[in-house]
Amino acid sequence: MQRVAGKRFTGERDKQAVEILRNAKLRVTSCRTSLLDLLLHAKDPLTQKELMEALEEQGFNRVTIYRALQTFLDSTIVHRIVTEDRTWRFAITHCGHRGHCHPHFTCRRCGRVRCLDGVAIPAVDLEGHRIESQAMYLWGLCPACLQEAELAL
Amino acid sequence: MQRVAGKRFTGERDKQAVEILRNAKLRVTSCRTSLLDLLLHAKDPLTQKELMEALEEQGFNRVTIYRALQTFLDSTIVHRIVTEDRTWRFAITHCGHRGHCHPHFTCRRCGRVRCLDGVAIPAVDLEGHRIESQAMYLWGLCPACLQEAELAL
DNA sequence: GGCCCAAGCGCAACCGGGTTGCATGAGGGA
DNA sequence: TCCCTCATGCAACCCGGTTGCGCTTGGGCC
Repeated sequence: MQRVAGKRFTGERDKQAVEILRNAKLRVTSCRTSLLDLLLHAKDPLTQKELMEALEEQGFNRVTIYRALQTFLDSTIVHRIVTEDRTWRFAITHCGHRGHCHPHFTCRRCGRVRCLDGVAIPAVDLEGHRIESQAMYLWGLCPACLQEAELAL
Repeated sequence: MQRVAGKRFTGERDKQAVEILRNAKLRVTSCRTSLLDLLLHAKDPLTQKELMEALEEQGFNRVTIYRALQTFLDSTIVHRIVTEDRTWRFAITHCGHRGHCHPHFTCRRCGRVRCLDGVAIPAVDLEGHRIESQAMYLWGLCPACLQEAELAL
């Protein structure tokens, strides 16, 4: 379709994005592939705002993006975390397990949020309760910011 | 002042609320004491909505409540947690330590959120990062709902 | 390759809670 | 009791999430 030069492609869509959509039995549309591309190539979870801005620039409507994200959540293609700033952040779900299977780290200096895929959340046992899932959030300095902070001394 | 019978008291204000305000060097006003009363007598963290509704019923303005909560946060009289529903919940800070020193439990059946004051958050050590604070959220069934769920079987 | 229809999209408008500016009123030290 | 500062209340704004509806399009079927 390629509405505007350099904006919407169909030819060079990321194979991986298309495959994810096919596996989830979802229609392959340009908005969805662009959204998945963004998420697949992001190192860290992206805020709804960041996604909106990037895709609106490409000519997509914010309602469409919003609905695509809802769809992805329903299919557990992505997971969503809420941080202290009350904004949602989205990331591709890598583990088969749905949702909160790993801690999330927020750097107070650069503000980036990182999925700590390799780290297990220590189990807590709570008298009388049935614990079904756990989430853990960490704050501090990421390696890059820590190094810069030390250099500044 | 006692504007309307049964609404705003000055005479019978909770001593504890007044003491908290005095200690924080904040002015003692009817809105603030009512708000603190509510929080002091709540077993669990209350949502901003719950607080607003209770206090608007008493004739206070939502902006005032909003600003009082901001003030309390600044003075660390209360702490605030964000749950998956992206709503804030407020609770009196009991530990001297500011903020997230204990896990929070959300019951998926009754929806209540509970501060687990007595439970420590297991420390996570993260290669290359400096961890400054941690938070943990648990979901499942609280003792009451667990019992009811078992009875229903 | 073309047809058709359910699903996806875009627009416009709504909604509700957080936030701000400003004029008025109240707390509390002098 | 007075007065200054801070708290309050009102109105309005802002912004992101959400919905309804008519148009468009992906993709299965012929």
